[in-house]
Amino acid sequence: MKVEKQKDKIIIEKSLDFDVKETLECGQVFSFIKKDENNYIVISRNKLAKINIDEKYITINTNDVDYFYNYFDLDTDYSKIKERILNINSTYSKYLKFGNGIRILKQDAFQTIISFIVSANNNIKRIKNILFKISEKFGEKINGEDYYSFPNLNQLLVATKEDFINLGAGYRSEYLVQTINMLKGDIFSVSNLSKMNTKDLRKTLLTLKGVGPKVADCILLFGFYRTDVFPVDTWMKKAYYMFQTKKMSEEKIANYFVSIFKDLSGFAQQYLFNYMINFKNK
DNA sequence: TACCAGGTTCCGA
DNA sequence: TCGGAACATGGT
Repeated sequence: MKVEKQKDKIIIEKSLDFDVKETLECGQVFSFIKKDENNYIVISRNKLAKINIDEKYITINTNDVDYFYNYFDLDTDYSKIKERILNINSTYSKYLKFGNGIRILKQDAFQTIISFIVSANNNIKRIKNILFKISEKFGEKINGEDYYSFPNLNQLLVATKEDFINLGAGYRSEYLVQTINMLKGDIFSVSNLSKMNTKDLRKTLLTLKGVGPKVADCILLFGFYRTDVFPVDTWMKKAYYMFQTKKMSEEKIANYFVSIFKDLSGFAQQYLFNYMINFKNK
């Protein structure tokens, strides 16, 4: 994949390795706006990227070139990852072929934690809406434009349960308030969390309110780039039972997939998820 | 009108 | 440990 960094933009030659629509709309991220098929706005922390797609190039316009270069994982060769995954397991390989161009985004850990607590038992449209309202109320305008930053920990520490209820978070409001307060602690400093191995980090994340196994795995994958996890939701359960008859708990299904895909589990999960929601039963 | 949405918590067995 | 009800809210 040909990538060129300039002062205020990243220019990427279109290829099978990067599909903006698939990457943004596969449910790993919520704080983005689709202007039309060829124009997206992405907000991460207090940073903004305007993405334009034309015949030949994907252009990421931003003041934070290095940040979004890392965010879109542009140093990683996804064609190699895909090739490795397809050679692991013949049962699943024909379904993993779908989802070309999906990249795992290296998102902000705090934003990911809040986002996926909101995501529980919720639909994507509503998740996005709630998160945008949280940004509008507690974030700040970016570059004086009409887009709001995702609030940081300090900005959300003042938020009350009533605030979140008013923004539509429902019964998750209490979880949000409790979790935000827990995140103040030294244990949850990003520098401390980043040192942990995946197992310990998962255990730590599970102590947060509103964070169960599935949300923890999403945080690990999208917020900490731990690709040796396999988030199991209703779709992944369906995928599992397409091939297996033995009834298993969601935790065990996750372990089952990780035992197959190992450090590529997160990528495999995204490809399989993409197949399930886009092609299965259609 | 009921059911569902990228589930978690809480409780009883 | 395991299974099941309850949990806000808006879309369909």
